[in-house]
Amino acid sequence: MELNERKLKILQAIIKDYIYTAEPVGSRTITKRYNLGVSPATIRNEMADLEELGYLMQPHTSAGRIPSDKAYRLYVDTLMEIKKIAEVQRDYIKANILRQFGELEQLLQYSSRVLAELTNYTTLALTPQLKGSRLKQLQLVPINNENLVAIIITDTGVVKKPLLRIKGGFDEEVIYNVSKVLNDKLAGSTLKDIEHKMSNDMDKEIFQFNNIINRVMPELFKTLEDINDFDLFLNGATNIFNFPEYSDIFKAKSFLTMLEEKQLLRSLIASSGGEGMVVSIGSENTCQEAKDCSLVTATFKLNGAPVGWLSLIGPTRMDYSNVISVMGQISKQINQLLKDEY
Amino acid sequence: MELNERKLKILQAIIKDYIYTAEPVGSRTITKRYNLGVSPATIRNEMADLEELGYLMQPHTSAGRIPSDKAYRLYVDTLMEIKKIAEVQRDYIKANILRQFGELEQLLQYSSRVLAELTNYTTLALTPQLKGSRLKQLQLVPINNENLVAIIITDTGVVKKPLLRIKGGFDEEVIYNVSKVLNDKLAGSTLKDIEHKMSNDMDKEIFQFNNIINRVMPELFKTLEDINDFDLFLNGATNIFNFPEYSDIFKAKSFLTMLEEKQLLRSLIASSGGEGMVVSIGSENTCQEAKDCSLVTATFKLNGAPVGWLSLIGPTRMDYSNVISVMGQISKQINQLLKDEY
DNA sequence: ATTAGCACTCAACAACAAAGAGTGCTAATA
DNA sequence: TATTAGCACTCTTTGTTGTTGAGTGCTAAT
Repeated sequence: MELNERKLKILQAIIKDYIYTAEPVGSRTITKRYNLGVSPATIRNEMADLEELGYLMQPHTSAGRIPSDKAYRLYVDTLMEIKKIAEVQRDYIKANILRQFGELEQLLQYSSRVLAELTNYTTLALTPQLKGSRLKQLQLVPINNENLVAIIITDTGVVKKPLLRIKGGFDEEVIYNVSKVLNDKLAGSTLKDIEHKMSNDMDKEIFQFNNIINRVMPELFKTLEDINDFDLFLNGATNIFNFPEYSDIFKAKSFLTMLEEKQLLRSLIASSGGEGMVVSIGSENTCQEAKDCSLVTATFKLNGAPVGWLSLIGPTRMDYSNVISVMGQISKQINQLLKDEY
Repeated sequence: MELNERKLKILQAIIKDYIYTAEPVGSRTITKRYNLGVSPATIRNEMADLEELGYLMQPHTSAGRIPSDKAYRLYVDTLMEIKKIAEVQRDYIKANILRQFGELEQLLQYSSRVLAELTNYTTLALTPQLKGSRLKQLQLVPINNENLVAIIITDTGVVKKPLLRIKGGFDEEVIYNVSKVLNDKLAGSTLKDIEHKMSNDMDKEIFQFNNIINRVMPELFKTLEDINDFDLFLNGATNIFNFPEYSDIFKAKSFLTMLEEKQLLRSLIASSGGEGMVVSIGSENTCQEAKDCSLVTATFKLNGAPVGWLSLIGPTRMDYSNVISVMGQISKQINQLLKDEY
C-alpha cells in the first residue's frame, strides 16, 4: 500500500480542515467541503489506510480522524501551499522592523512582537550566548572612585554593562589607560578565552598596570559568570488561550510553565534552528514539554556566526502556511538589514 | 450595631479559614475549628450582622460567608497577627540578596524572584522612569567610526546603553573629549532637562565641538524617546494556577493578560506604592483588571527619591501574614544594602 | 473499484433525582 | 435577655439515565 494521488488529496483535506476547525474530521465532512468526487464510504476506506500508514489517528472509535505528526511533516514538506503575504502585512513589517537599527537585541525583540501580533501565536527571540562570541570592544567607565561599568561589546552586537566594585578604589585616569590597553590586547578573543589569555600573556605593557588589572579582572570574570548569558524575549504568551486544545487548565498551565523556563527554551530553540527557517513538529522537539507543540525557528547569521533566533511556538495544529509566509517576510527584512547595516 | 469583641473574633476566624480553604465558611465550621464557646446559631446571628455591616458576603443563599474587601482591610490593619519569619527563609533571603551588589536593576530582579519562590505568588519589580531621574554620568564609547554606545548612568543606579549611528562618522579621539565635556556640563540634570539645556547653554567650550555634538545629540534624544523608559520584571506568573479562584480558564486568561501589559502594571504599582510597605486590596486598586486582586508593594528610596518598587500580586484571599513577613524581611535587607553600598 | 445500507460505538448533552451544606426563623431554655 | 435546639427551606453539587448524533466498519449490490 502506498500514498497515491487520491490519498494525498484526502490527507491534505483532512489536515487543512483540522487546522481550521480543531475538530476530528469525518468522511462526510470531507465529501461535503472538498470536492473530491467520491463517496464517504470510499473516503472511509482511504482513511483506514492512512491510519494504518501512520498519518492519521482516531481519538476514539466513533470520532473522525486527526493528523499525526508524520502527517504534518508531509504537509509542511510537500502538501502545503504557502500563502502569498498580504500587502498590508508586508508594509506593517517594513514599518516596524526597518526603523530598528540600534542594537541587534532590540531588533529581535521588536521582530518577535511583530510576529506575535501578525500571527496570534506565542513568539520567542533568543540571542546567542555571550561566552561563545568574540569581544569587539571592552571599555571601562568609572562611575566614582570605587565602581566602574565594564562595557562589553561583542561581534554579534550584544552589549553588556556589568557594574564592578573595585575594592580599594582606583584612579580614574589610570582606568582610562587600562581600558585602552586591555581593549587592544583582548579584542577579537572569545570571552571564554580571555581568562586563559590573561594569565599567560603578561607582557610589559600590561605589567605596568598590573596592580589595577589584578583587581579588576577577577571582578569582571566573576560577573561574567553570573551574568545572564543570553537574552530571551517572549511575546503573546496568552495567545495560547485562543486555541481550544488549551482550554483545559492543566494543558494551559503546563504550556505557560514551560515558557517560564528560559534554559529549557534556549535549548529547545537552539537545537531546533538550522539554516534559514526550520519547522520542528511535535515529537521532533527535543524536550518532553513541547511534544505537542510545533516550533518554527529562523536563524540569523552574520559572517557565518548565529546572531539571533526568532521562533514561534503553537499547537502542532498550526496554520503553517500563514506562519511561514509572515515569518519568511520578517526574516527577509531582518537579513536585509543585517547585510546593509552591520 | 457595632463591632464588639465577639464579632471581631468571628470575623477573624472566617477570614483565616477562607484564606486557608478558599471555601465559603459556614457557622458550623467556625464552631468546630475555632473554639469560641458559642453555638452555630449564635454564630449565624453574628454573621448576619457582619454581613449587614459590609464585612461578609454570601455567594448564594445556602452557602457560607466570604470576607469582603472591607473585611480584608480590617484584617490587614488590625486583626492579623504577623508571622515571625522562619530562620531558613531569612537565611535564604540573605544568601540570595546580599550577594547582589552590582546594578540596582539586578537587585530588584533577584529580589522579585526570591519573593516569588518564598511565597508562591506572582511578583513584580519596577524601576523608576528614566526621564525623571538625574544623569550621573554620560559616556560616549565609539565602536567603529560610525557607531557609538552612549552609556547613561543615572543617580538611581540605572544604566542604559543605546547604540547610536552617527551619519558622516567621527574621529574617536574627538568623541572622547566630547564625552568629557558633555559629562561635566550635564551631570546632575534630569534627562528631561537636558534637551532644553543643550539648546540654551552653548558656551565656548561646547562650541568647539559644535559640529559633532549637533550630530550626536539629536540621535541621543531620539533614542531616549524610544527607549524603554522603565523596566518591569515578572516572576512566578504561573503560580496563579495554584489558586482555585483561577481554575476558571477565563479568569486565568484575564489575569495573565493583565500581566502582559507593562504600562498598566507600572501605573498600578506606582499608584499603590507609598512609604515602606503598602497593601492595596481589591477595589482599592486603581485599575479595573485588578479589582479582585490584592497588591503588596514595597517602595525603595535613595536620598528621598524612589529607586524601585517590589510588588506581589495575588487573589484578595491572600496569605497576608506570610507575605508581609517575607516581604518585610526582603525590604529590610534591600534597604540595608542601599544604605551601606550606594 | 466504488458505494449504498446498516448495525454498532461512543461522546456529549439534557433531564432528573438525591445528597449535603448552609441558612433563617421560631420557640424553648439558662 | 442572650443563647441555642429544632426545623423547614434553599441552592449547589454530584450522580444516574436516557437520548441524540456524528462517525465508523462491514457486507452486499452496482
